[in-house]
Amino acid sequence: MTDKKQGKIRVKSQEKILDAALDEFITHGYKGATVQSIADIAGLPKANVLYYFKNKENIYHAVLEQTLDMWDQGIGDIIYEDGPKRAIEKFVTSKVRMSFDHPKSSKIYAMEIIQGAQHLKEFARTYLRQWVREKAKVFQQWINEGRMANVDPVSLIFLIWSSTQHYADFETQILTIMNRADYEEEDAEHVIQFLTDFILRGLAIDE
Amino acid sequence: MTDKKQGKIRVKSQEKILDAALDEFITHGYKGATVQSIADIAGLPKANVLYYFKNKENIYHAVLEQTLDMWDQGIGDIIYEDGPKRAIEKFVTSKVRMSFDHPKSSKIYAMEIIQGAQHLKEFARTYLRQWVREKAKVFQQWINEGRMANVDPVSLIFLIWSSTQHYADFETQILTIMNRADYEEEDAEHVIQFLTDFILRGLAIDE
DNA sequence: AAACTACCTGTGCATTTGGTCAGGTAATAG
DNA sequence: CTATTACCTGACCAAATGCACAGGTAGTTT
Repeated sequence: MTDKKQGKIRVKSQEKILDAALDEFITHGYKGATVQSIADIAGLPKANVLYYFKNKENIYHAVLEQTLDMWDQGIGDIIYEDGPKRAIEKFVTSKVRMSFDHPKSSKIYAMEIIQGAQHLKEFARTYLRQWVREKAKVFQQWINEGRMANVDPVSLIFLIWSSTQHYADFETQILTIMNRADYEEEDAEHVIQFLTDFILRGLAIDE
Repeated sequence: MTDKKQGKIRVKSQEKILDAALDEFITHGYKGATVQSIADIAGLPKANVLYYFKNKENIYHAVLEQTLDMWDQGIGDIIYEDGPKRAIEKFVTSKVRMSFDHPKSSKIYAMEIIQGAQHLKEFARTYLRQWVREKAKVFQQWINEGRMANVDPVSLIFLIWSSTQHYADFETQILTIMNRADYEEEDAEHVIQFLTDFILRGLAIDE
């Protein structure tokens, strides 16, 4: 009861602000986003937004942090013990699900990278690079054991990333081409099916 | 000689402005870009920029148009007569080359789509949709003739788009991960090799 | 050389922006 | 009930922005 009642409003307001900011930053980029607009979307006075977050950059950092957390959390790992078939299935599935369930996260991330990754240089240099190296090693092991085709593991990782994230980042284009207003449940399943089949075949994995 | 000497300065200046604008729009988005900054990059006074292009939106439209022209021009077609193998090879090759040679074009295009395609809705609705339908039909024919695996042609097109454009849009991330400053000649060739091999295998095309 | 057109740009201005701040109210603790 | 803290916000401001415009210069045509 005494828990932390004090922070209740704080948490609620911050959530509203971050949600609003996510939309604003996606549609207008960092420089184009305005605190006033974020405040309007959140339904709060600008001064209140700046009461919780010292300045615009602060808001942006908070949004990015939230996004990276989600990335971290939602990404199925690639572990040796699973073997190539199961690992690919798990990874592709979780990436596609992420794209359909949280397209906004994928979008700001993509914008950040396209614009030069000013705010993510460090993340990419340390965390990401490490991650790719580790997973590439796992793929290489499977290749050495003759359990999958001999392809460049790093290129393979890029292919999986791009083909799965595409459904989040290019959502607008895909929907327009398919003449639809929104994704539906079955769409994600269809994409998962297509991509896993395709990639497994591309890697000559039957098992 | 009398050709059109009058327009010489005009053309030169406009080129400088559009080049500058491309950079500015990529790094700051439409709203975040400023005419002053474009002028600075182009090495011209702001008033001169606005002499050639009425206003900011005008500049942006010109940049987008230029980009779409390049897209149109640089994209190898997918034609039935080539057969699946040759067609995939040609298409993937030209898409990858575009990504490595003109990453900026791919980038503003990507930004536009991510931000909701406000300025490209019409293009996507008419031109793109048509293009995808036509090409999907060609793939379907090959499938019916048993010349490639029975996959959803539209998903296939998305996979090729995403996996090739990735090298342009996510250039920064890829370079950082590979701990490199720039792409080199051989990189494009390596990617072309990897993707064509992989996709042909994924489509069960040997021939 | 006169007339005409393309090219150029400093100055000005209304508007928008990020951010401060003083002066509050509500909630909680002692 | 009092003191302390968390929460809230209208009003303000300096800086930046998109853009109009007037008053030019350079080049071309006749």
